[in-house]
Amino acid sequence: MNDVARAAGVSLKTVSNVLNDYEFIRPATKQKVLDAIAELGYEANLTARSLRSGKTRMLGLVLSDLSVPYYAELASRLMSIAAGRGYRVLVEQSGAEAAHELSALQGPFRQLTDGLLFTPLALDAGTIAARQGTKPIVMLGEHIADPRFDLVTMKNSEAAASITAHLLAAGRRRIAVLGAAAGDTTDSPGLRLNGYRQALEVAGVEFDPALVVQCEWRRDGGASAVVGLAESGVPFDAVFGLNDAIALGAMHELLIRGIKVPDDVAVAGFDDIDEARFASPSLTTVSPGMEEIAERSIKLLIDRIEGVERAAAGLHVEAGFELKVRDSAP
Amino acid sequence: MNDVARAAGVSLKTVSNVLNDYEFIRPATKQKVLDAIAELGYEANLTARSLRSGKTRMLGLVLSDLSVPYYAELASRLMSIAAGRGYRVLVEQSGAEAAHELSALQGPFRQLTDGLLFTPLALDAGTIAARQGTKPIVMLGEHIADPRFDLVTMKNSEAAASITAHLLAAGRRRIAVLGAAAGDTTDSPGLRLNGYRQALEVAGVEFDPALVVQCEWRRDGGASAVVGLAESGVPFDAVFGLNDAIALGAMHELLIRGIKVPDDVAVAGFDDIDEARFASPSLTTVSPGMEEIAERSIKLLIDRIEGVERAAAGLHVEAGFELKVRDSAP
DNA sequence: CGCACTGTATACAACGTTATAGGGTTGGCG
DNA sequence: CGCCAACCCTATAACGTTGTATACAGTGCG
Repeated sequence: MNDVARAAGVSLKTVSNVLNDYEFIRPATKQKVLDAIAELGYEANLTARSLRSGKTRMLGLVLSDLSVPYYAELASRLMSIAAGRGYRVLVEQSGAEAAHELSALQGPFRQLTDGLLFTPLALDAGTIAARQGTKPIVMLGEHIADPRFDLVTMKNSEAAASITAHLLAAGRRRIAVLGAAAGDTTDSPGLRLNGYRQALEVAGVEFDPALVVQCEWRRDGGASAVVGLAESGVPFDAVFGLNDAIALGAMHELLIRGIKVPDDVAVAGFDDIDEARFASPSLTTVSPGMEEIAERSIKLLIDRIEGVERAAAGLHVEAGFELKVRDSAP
Repeated sequence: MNDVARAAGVSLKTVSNVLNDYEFIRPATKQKVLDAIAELGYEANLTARSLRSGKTRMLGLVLSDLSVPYYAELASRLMSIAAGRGYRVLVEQSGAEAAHELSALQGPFRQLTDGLLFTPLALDAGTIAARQGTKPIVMLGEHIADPRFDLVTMKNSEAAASITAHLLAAGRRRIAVLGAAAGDTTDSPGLRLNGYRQALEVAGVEFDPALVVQCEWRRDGGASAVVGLAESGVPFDAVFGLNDAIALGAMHELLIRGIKVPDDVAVAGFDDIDEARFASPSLTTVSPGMEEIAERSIKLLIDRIEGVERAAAGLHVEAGFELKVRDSAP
């Protein structure tokens, strides 16, 4: 910057002012500076700028594992949208472990970013509230639906109810639910299971706990859940995987066992990942509005960072959902 | 740091020395400093450290799109491995566009990172060589196999030959290849196609250009390639998708058309993405050693950054591959 | 014609760290 | 006893920006 100032015959600060679009600069002066910049191929040093300004123009994204398709697609969208507003996204994988989530919240990672998009899976609201620091945080997902935090989420219950209702409308009465968690009802599995139960109730179909299976939210989780169901001998005519990975794994296992989809058993999922469209048969699922989640969470976070959004923390945003009826459950 | 120095009764630089494991510090002094750090909850400012040292301890990863499963899985592994060596990974999506690749190579992104893992898809070797700057770059993939650059890649030809030989050994003679590109032979499609042709030659089976189909490397590319083949009336008894996405899209389309896999047509892919295992039927494919690629590319890049690897640029590393025989082509 | 004002540019300090050079203490050895 | 290393620590000056305070022109106006 010194060289540029000398070449343009102005002071250091004038160059800085030009770069920062300072209001009161004579066009002639500005042009001289811009010429000098172009001639010398000068580029501002972002590190120095960060040190001085205290801002990095980076957003932190904390999720369990980037190789999970839903997170990968979300991260991709978030990065593109953030880029449009002049921010970069720095991803941190927590492996859903409390220690990692904590270090993302408090450690050096936090320092590097102006704000956090946080998908907590292990930490509870109290712990986060106690260590949230001063920079803005926007929660993603539903594990933490706490009035103290800004939150962007999806209509889990409504969407799950909607797809369950679709299965019921097609005449299915024994709908197995795969991917339930133990006990709680405030996170994704809980909310989606609630939606399922509500839809049953509306339709006047009795809830059977034997149809609720706990499993990991992965393809192999869905597959082994079907193994468990088959071995237990519980009859079922539909499977609702609480996410697409579970549903796809389950469908795979059903087909291997010679069970026809959708003739013998209908299969439905949740998330509408790209893969769902191209499965065989294509997977009926519900799209939770990822594009909208990405857009609104980035907007909210940046507005917080830049002081545009001044409402007290605790804004809750719910994106709309859309039923995707395909061949696995017409 | 000033406060810590005062609390410990030492100079600023001594605190810095403790943090940087400087050799000559009395244990007692070191302990005083560490106590003061713990008491005050001090954390070093990474931005200031970067400004002073010129290092950010971040690695840049340039790829086309993080939502592509192969890249998502690769990025996930790279991040974990880099974390083990004290580095973070900052991802930049190029959309396979030359302008974006160029700005990742030269723009602010470069400044933020100590070195680059670069998957160029649009730029040619000459352009990159002219603008590579001074920081280390390790190329990933095979679009740029140039003696001027360090490169970590997979055995494309050998792996493609191996899976083709597997199809041939199972008695297939009309193996369609999906995902070929126009003309060139130095990038992934070209190398894999070469492997295919070599395997045919070894087996004494004649090469038929009518079986080579160009398409996008996505699921829908594979699906529409099958549509094209079917409409053209060219007979075939196997499909080799040059990546798994193509193969899965193709398999989907085959099944929709009532063509049995593997009875009527065997299907094979390339990449061994997680999804391949759980497709119906599960996809025979070849695993290109992603774990090894991730490990060796990170090691090479960091060794360059830290000056450990002093060989002239142009090291080429090829990871091993492994055939994964599954139900789509037993 | 002088005064207040707006517009434009500057000097200086500061952000929090590390590199450099040098200043004390020791202890060993001739 | 004096000298030289080896060891331990410190003062000062950077790294490249931007915030603050201030200086210097021109205007418009009484």
